Amino acid sequence: MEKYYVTTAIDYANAPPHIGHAYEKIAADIIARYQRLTGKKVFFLTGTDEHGSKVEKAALAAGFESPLAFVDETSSKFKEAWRRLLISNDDFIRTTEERHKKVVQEVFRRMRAKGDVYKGKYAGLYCDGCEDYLRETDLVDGKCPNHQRPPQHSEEENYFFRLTKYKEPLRAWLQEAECHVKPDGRRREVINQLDDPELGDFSITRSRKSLTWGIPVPDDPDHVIYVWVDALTNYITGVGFQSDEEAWNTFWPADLHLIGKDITKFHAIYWPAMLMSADLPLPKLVFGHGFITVEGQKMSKSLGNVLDPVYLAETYGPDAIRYFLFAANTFDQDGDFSRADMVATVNKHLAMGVGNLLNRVVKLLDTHFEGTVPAVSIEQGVLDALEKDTAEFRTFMDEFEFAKAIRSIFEIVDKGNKLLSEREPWKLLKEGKLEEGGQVLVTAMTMLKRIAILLSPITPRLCAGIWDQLGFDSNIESVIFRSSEFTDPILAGQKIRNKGRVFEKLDELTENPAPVPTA
RNA sequence: GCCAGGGUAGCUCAGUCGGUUAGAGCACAGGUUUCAUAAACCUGGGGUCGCGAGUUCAAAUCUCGCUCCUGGUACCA
Repeated sequence: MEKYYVTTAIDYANAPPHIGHAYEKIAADIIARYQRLTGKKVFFLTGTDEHGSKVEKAALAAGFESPLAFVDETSSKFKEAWRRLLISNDDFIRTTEERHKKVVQEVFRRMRAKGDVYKGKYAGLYCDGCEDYLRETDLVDGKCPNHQRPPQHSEEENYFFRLTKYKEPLRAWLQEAECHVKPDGRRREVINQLDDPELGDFSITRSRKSLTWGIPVPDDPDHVIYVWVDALTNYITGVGFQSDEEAWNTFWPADLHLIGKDITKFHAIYWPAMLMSADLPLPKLVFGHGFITVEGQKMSKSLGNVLDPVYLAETYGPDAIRYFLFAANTFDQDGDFSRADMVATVNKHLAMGVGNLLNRVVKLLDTHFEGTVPAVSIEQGVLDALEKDTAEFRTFMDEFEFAKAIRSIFEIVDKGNKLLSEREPWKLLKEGKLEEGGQVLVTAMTMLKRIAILLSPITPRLCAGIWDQLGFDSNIESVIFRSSEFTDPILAGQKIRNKGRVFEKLDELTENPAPVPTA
């Protein structure tokens, strides 16, 4: 059986989740569900990044007795949000877990044994108030914006990773015919960055005095492993590197690292270089997606427009959020989340499009056939069109073009509604033309069956509802493209279950969603 | 500054190797219909394709200049 391993970025646990985090997890979930549909053995990993001085400071500021107690709470908020949004991850990794610590240290050892780690001096601008190094661009009038005083020039001894040694192999990897970084613009950008002679070795540790909340360097506890070696290795910890040989051999290398466009460089340069150094296979694809704005504006605490995914899921239901985010936005570009647009789109597509179609068919079957599917044949032309739309859907899904894939499904929905309008089965049935009227209804049911399957990665709850009303007893999530369940016609005698509206229209809500409390 | 990408209907965008009256969805207007969630179906209006010049029988599509926007630009989750 073919496998598929998809990861998301692990989220930094210094604050609760917002809609931006959710966007990426839903995308990964849609991909995971779709890949399961294609019959692959899927492993889907997400989690939280829990080390670093920012977490430590946030914990103290929030009055926690320890950073660990703080991240316990924060990570549980992420887990809860993903549960509400029907995210089907197979594991949830936390970088503070023991299993991860071992892997990070092992990767460090391997890179060191390879001669790729050396001690050097890290020089930077250190702010005593922040207890951290600042960047030139962080400064306002030469001062730390948080503490209103100039940072000190400071140096410390760090371990460095010999990135420069891997520039050529990285270039070769990035230019392989099988593209490893998408979208293509990002790949070109990364190649440019690699060509920049100023891209040099980078430090992978901090001294214990400037960073305490982290994983110690093996055999040198005065040094703590700094962000990238700690965070990126989650992808191999999560599939059992050094702990579960079977999972590891099955799933690594990753088929897809799904990340925000801002961290493309770290995934397309640092991470593959680290893997080369550790003698591990490289991921097949890194995909940097766009960001989501809220009502046309960048999300920020000061604007008060940071949306809580749990609140949204409770208010509008998970399907509506999932559907709108990916039907209305282009995944590789920035997109927007607006409640008014979501309500309009979801009502039009899910309630009046799919839901109403189901309702029309189910009602007529109930009235004229006592809810039992009559024995009729389906026109070959309709079935051919169904296959054509399905093929189109798959092509777009394979390229992560979700909005276009969804449009392919709605080709079928529109055809279904047109079929009813043109053939007017209610008239045929009143005139006693049961054969002809029944044929129209079963044709529409066949379309609905396909719609439910194809749409299920995007709106799982709605599609389970359609599946149920069509009278299937199986779990829709067990359907795969190759199975007979996928292609079989709906059998005569199947009893439908008319349970009323499968997707209730949403109301326009005018009050502002509760912003995420600041940890 | 440098590098990359982009400016096409009110909005979001398609437009393959340059070739007939520049397309889709949403929104808007009119009509048909009643099985259905006052839903559905049909028809229609609307664009000097950022600005200027050039190449060509022919340019949204190629070249140059200008202008505006976005992203990247040595360790930032």
